[in-house]
Amino acid sequence: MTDWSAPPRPAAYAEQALVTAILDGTYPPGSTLPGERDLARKLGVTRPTLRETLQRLACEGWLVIQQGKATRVQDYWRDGGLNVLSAMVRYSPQLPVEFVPNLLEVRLALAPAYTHAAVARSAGQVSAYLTGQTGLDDQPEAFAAFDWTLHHTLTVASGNPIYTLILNGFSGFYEEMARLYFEKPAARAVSRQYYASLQAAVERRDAAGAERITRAVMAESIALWRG
Amino acid sequence: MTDWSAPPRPAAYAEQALVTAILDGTYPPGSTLPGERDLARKLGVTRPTLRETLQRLACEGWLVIQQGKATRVQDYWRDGGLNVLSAMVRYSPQLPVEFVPNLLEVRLALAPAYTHAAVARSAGQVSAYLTGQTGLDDQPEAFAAFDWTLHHTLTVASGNPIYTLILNGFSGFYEEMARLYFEKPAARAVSRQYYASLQAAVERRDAAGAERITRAVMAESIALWRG
DNA sequence: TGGGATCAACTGGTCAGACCACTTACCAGT
DNA sequence: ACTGGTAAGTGGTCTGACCAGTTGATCCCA
Repeated sequence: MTDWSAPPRPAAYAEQALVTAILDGTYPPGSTLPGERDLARKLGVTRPTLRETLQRLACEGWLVIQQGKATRVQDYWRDGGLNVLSAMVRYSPQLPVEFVPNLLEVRLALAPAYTHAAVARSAGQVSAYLTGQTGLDDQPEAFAAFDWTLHHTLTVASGNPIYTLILNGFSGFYEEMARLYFEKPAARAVSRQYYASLQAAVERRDAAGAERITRAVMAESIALWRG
Repeated sequence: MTDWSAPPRPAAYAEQALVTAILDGTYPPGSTLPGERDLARKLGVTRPTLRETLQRLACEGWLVIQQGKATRVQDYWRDGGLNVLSAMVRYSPQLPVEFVPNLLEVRLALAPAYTHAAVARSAGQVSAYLTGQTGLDDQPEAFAAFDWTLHHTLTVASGNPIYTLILNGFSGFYEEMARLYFEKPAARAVSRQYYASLQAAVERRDAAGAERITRAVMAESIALWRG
């Protein structure tokens, strides 16, 4: 349950309250929000503050704001942007059980592609990062951080910034999810071996091999999470 | 093509001016923006208006705002979100030549996956949409619109909302790019045949086949664009 | 002299209430 | 029945004041 008692900064509170209200059905998708003046009074913040929050939520895909018309709640699953995920993780007490598998499925589709490109184009950069795996602690946190940065490095090295921009949409909760995943020693073992064989492939400048290895491990991680 | 003659709304102007200034190196990534009071005066808008704009830009990944510290321009290619793409298309006079190929490459990685899932999970939904292809005009605009909605339908039908959220990050300029692409009659011919064979695969409930067909066509589209 | 507390001057964050601009629907005149 | 104006509701912008973190220079004391 969210902490309603301690009103943090007004803007943060307003955002939390609005997203929560949208998620719990108080303002379901398709419905329209009260006018800004009413809403501000109801939330206990002033209109300028409320508006800053509304602007943010609109740009994340929760709302559609249009002068003259009432602000409408959007069907975020259908029309929202990637940011709704972060907000949902922040404010939703219970995530859909399929959340992580869905995330892993998308990663399975993307990671092999950008890994291939990264090795083909900037093997040195990738190799340099992978060298750091030797000092990797056998802790969930360490693995989560290493894994996140690895993927970030790979997308940057791929030369296709769109991969990076997509990945950044997961920043904030990727590590959190990864920490849960890496609590299983088996998961850490699998990844440690993955990092090693990936590095080997990188040293050989074997982009196709790196892609194959990555695809296999991404697929295995789904099974590991489910198991 | 933006309408420069009509004085834009202050907020819209401020956004355009700021993004442009960031893109053209006036405020390069890593640098810090002037204080809000100065900046507002410089842009000819008031502070509340400026702040709404800053909040939007921050949530898109252009800026990092922190109380007490000066607002910093972020390395948007490295740390930005998918929204930077839309903003870039809106405000950048000249897109990187690799922009469309990069987009197509990401599509090549994703489309086969969500097409497979869509056919496996909601073939009826996909089939219903594909039926509309019979009345498809041989016009770039018609193909662009049909193609966008097809992919949107597929991601929704896949049952994995993350695909949809990613795709929505491309909304706005996907159709614009597609219109250019579909100006070549050859591209329209390829896609028309793709739609037909995809529908056939869907009717057979052949998810693997649909995935294979999709992958082939996505790859071909990259060659077609380059050629 | 060194180190720690304090203060001042930044920065962004919030408040208050007024007025502008767009959209809509209602209503009077044709 | 249609057309045009009008009023009420919405979001958009302005004003200027004050609150709250951050930082670094300053000053006092050991």
